[in-house]
Amino acid sequence: MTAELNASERETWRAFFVMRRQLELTLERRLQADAGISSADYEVLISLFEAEDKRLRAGQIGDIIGWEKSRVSHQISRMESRGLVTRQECGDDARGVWVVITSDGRRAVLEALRDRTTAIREVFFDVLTEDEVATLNAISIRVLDRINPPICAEQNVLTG
Amino acid sequence: MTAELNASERETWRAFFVMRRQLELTLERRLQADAGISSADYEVLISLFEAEDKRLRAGQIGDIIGWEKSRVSHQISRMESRGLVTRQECGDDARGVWVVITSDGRRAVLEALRDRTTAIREVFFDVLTEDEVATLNAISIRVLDRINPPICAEQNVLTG
DNA sequence: TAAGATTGATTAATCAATCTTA
DNA sequence: TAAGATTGATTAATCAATCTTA
Repeated sequence: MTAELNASERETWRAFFVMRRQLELTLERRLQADAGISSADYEVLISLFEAEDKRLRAGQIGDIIGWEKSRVSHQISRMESRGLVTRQECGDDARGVWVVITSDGRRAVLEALRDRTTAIREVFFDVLTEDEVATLNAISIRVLDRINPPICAEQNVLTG
Repeated sequence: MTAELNASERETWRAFFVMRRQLELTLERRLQADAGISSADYEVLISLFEAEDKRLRAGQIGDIIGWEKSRVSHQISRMESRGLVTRQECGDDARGVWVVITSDGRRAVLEALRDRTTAIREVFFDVLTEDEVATLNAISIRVLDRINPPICAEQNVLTG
């Protein structure tokens, strides 16, 4: 029961670490160049876009993306000033707000989604076999369950 | 030749995306709690620690970690004020500086390395089979080669 | 008092301008 | 002029304090 990593584990960790950094960097650059938004903007827009009524409470956004509430609030303010989202009063609970995607926001997220999908295909799935995709999926779920042990027998929700 | 992703690709991308975010968050928190340094501090310290003479030029640090020079300079200034590194004149080239790890820096990186290795084993390698490790390594190298096509027949250096 | 959220201050990352020596 | 690096201003992320309503 040693805490050390063996040679192939160290090699794999390094390769994985560098790969995901380069991957993020590449996707971020393309997002900025193609749709003119940052990764943070994209994360907010895509969660709104995928929501039932194209709107979410500020707190929900934080839960989905994994941000603290003040980061959400500042981010929403910046996006609001750029016309990507608006805030609306919340009838159910006067303490809360709805964050709603605007038509400009929808336009931006659609463009981003298209470009991003192309990029992900080009630099990622195009060089993976079907088996490798399956393995990576299994690995990811197992590591996630390790980090956040699932409550009862539920699966992890993969809410990001 | 479609740019779309199929269902299992979308599922895998989502799982992979969330996994690496949670993994980073977990490692960052443990680093801060156990060794009292940030991921940025760790990256600088580990590259100095792994360098030949425990020192690097500012520019080399940027190349290794993938940061622009002003980020390196600001980061080094903050670390210098906390006693983790020092700057030394560079004899070869009076425009340059050597960044040198201090004994406090060495102490911090050794502690960080030990804790981090334990964490990586716990949440990552402990739940992966040998085959999965090999697959992940192959995937990572292939994706990296796709992002930064290797010059001539050389392999990617994995310099991060 | 707690929940939902915002605000302002601090810290970190990015961008453009500048400084010094090759 | 270019290479190596720093500086100061801007933008973004984090932290602590605060505000309003449940």
